[in-house]
Amino acid sequence: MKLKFLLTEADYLNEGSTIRLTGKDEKGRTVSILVDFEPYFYVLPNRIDSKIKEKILGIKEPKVKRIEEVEKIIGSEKKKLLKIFTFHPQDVPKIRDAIKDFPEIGHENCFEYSINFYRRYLIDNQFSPGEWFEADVEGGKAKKIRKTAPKKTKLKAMAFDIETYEEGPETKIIMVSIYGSLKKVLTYKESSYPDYVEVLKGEKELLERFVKLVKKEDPDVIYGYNSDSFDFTLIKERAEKNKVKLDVSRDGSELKFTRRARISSAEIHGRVHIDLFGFISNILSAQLQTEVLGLGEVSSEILGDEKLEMQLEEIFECWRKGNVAKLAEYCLKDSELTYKLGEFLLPQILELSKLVGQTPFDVSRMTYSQIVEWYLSKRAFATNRIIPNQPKFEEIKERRMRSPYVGGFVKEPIEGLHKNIAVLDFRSLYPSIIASHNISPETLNCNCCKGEKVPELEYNFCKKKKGFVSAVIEEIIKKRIEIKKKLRSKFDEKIHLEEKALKITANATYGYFAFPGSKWYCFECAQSSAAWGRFYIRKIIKEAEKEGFSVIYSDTDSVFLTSDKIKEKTKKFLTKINKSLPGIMELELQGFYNRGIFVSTRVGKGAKKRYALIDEKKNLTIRGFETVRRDWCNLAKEVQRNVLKFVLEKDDAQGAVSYVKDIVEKIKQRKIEMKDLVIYEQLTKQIKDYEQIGPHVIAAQKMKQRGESVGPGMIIMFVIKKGSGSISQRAEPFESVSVEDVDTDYYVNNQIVPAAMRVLSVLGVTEDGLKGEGKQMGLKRFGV
DNA sequence: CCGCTACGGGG
DNA sequence: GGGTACGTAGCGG
Repeated sequence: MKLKFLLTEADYLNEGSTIRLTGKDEKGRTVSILVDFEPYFYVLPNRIDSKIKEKILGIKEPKVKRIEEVEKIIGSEKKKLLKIFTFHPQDVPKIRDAIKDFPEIGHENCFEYSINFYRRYLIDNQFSPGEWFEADVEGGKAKKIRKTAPKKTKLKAMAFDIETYEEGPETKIIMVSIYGSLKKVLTYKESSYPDYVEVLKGEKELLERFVKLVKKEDPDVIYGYNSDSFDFTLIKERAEKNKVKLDVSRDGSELKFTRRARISSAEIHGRVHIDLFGFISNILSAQLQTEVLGLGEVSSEILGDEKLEMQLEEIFECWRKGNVAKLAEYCLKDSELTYKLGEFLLPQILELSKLVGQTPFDVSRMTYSQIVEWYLSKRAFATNRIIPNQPKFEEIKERRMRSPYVGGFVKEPIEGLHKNIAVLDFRSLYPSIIASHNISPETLNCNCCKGEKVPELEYNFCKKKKGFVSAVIEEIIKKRIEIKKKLRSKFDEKIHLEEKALKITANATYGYFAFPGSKWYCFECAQSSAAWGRFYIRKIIKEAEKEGFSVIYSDTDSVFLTSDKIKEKTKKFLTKINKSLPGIMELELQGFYNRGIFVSTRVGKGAKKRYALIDEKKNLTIRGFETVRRDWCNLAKEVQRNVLKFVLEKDDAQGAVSYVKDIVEKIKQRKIEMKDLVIYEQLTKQIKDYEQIGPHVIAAQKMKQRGESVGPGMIIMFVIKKGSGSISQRAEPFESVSVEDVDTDYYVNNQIVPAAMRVLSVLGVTEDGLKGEGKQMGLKRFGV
C-alpha cells in the first residue's frame, strides 16, 4: 500500500526501536506509520583494531548490536571512527556510559550519544516535518519512505482556554472554552446563558466533557496560550484529582508532559499542541513592538483584536455572584484570539520546521539558539561532519564567566532637531560578515594558510578552505537572495514565510557563537563578527563624511545621514559604497525622513537610544521615549507625543512650548479629566510581601482597608492627592479622589514637564520656560 | 558595584 | 535518561 502524507509529527515507541511518523493525507485523513530505525553513536578510539572492537562487543548489559568503521569530519580533520549500533534507543546512553571510561577512548571521544531517537531519524534521512512523503507500507510497517511533491491538505485546528477559581488551598477549573469548527464553553454553574454554553454537573464532568469534545472534533493542531505551564498543567492536576482519564490523543495515550529545559511541554500524541506563548516569547517577540507578551497585547498588535476587559478579581466575582454568562463570553473570546493567532503563526512555524528539520511541536518551543543548532546539526550530517558534544555544566559555567566582548559601534547622536535625513542599514550585517570572512570554529587561526586578520583583534580566519558554519550561512544567504528575486516578480505568502525562516536562522547565528550552551560555541567568532561589523560601519561613516553628509547617529548596522539634496546624494553614495563592499554585503536605504529629533541619554555605562523621526507621509517612528510606558499618566504620554508632533510635523518648538504651558495652566485650574491623571502599576506580589513600598502598594493598601480584595497581578490605578507627606503616601485609588483633591504640582513637576522636557531640553527649552508665565526662552539652532 | 532572587505568561 | 536551567530587572548587601 502506498501512502502520501504531510509529515507533522515524529516520535518513537518504547518497545523495539521503531519510529512513528504522523501526518495528514490529501483527503484530510490521519496517517500514522511505523518504520524501523537503528540507534547508534560514535566513538573515536586512539587506535582502531580488533582488540577495541572486541572490548566494546564484550559489554554485557546491554549488548552492542554491531559496529561499523566510518570516516567522518571532526572539526577540520577527517577521522576514522567506530559507529556503535544498539538494540534499543535507551541503550545508547548506557553503552556510552560503559565505554566512556575505556582508557583507549575517554569521555570527550564519544559523539552524538544524546540526540533524541526521533530527531536522529529526521536528521539521518534529511526529512523535515512540513514536507510531503510517500511511504510503501507492508504489514503495518513502512518499507520505504521518500519525499514527494507537495500536495494540498488542511490541518484542522482548535484553540482552548480555561478559567480557574481558588477554593481554599485548591485551584479548581470552573470553565473551559474551545474555538475552532466548534465554539463552545463548558462550565458548571446554572445561569441564563447564550446557547454556546453547556452546563455540566461539576469539575469532573466538565473535564470528561472536554476530553470527549476534543476527541469528537479530532483536531490536528491544538493551540493554547501559556498552555504548557498553565492550562494543561492544571488540567492534568485536576484530572488526576477527579480521576478523569485524559486520553485526548489519537492513539489512546494520555496527555503527558515531556521534560524540557525550563518548561515541560504538554504532548498529545497525534495532535500538534502548540503553546503560542512559547513561540511568541522565544522567537516572535523580537519583531513585536509590545514589551508585555500577554494574550491581549499580542492579539492587539498582530490581529488588531482585543481581549474583553475584565480584571482578575472580576473573574472571581463573576463566579461568586453567578454572573457566569459574562465570564463565558470572556473565556470564549480568549479562545478565539488564541485560535486566530495560531492560524496566523502556524504557517511560520511549519516553514521553520521545514527548514530546521524538526517537528513543529519542538520548533515552536525552541529558542533562537536551538533553531540554529538543529539546522546546523542537519547540515552537519549532510556534509559528513560529527556534531560536537553539548558542553558540560562546568564548561557552560566557565563560558558564562568570560567577560563580555566589545559589541556594535555606536556613534552618539548629535542632539537636537535635524532635517532631510536618510537612514541606511546593512542587510543582515552579521550573517554577511560570517559568510564573507569565513568565520567558523574550524577556520579560526587555521594552520593551512596565513588567513585573514580581523580588525582590532589578533585572530586570523582561513582563506583557503570554507568553514562549516560560514558555508551554511552562505547557503542561507544565497537561497534568500534567490527567493527574494522570485518574490519580487510574484508575491507568494508561502515563499515569503520561507524567506522569513531563513532570515531568522541566519540572523541568530552570530548570537549563537557566543551562547554558552552552544555545540558550535566560538567566542572568538562572535568577537570577530562584531569587530568586522564595527570596521564596516566606521568605514561607511568615514565615507559618508567625505561625501559631505553629516552623520547624526549610528548604531551597529545603521547610519542616519543628513545633507542638502539628500535623496540624490544618498542614491549616488549607495551605488558607490556597494561597489567597494565584499560581494555578499550590501548597504540598503531604509528610508528618507523629513525631520528627526535625537536625544542622548547616558544611563550608567551604555547610552540609551532615543530618537523620533517623521517621514513624508507624516508617519512617526518613535524609539526609546516613554510614550508607551504605563507608569506615566495618560496625559504625560499624550503631551510627549504631541510635543514630538509639534516639533517634527511643523518644526514648531515655540508652538510646543505654548501647548505645554497651556496644559500646565489647565492642570493648575483643574480643568482636566481624572482619567488622564491615573497612573497604572501592577502588583506583582501580595501587599505584605513588599519591602520597597511604592505608591501603587500604598494605594493597594488603602483599597484593602476599604474591604476590596487586592492581590498579585492586579493593576492598581491611582492618583496623587494633595496634602502632606511623601508622594507615595499620598497615592490614592483613583475612584475615591475628585479632581479638586489631586496634587496639581505633582502632575506638573513630576509628570507633564519631565515628559515634555525629554524632547524639548535638546532644543534649549528650560523647565522654567514651561512652568513660568510667559518668560521668553532662547531656542538653540540645530541642523544644517 | 556585585550577587541573588523572583519573574515572566496564565487565572 | 538518546540526560539537566532561560535571561534579566530589581532588590539588598
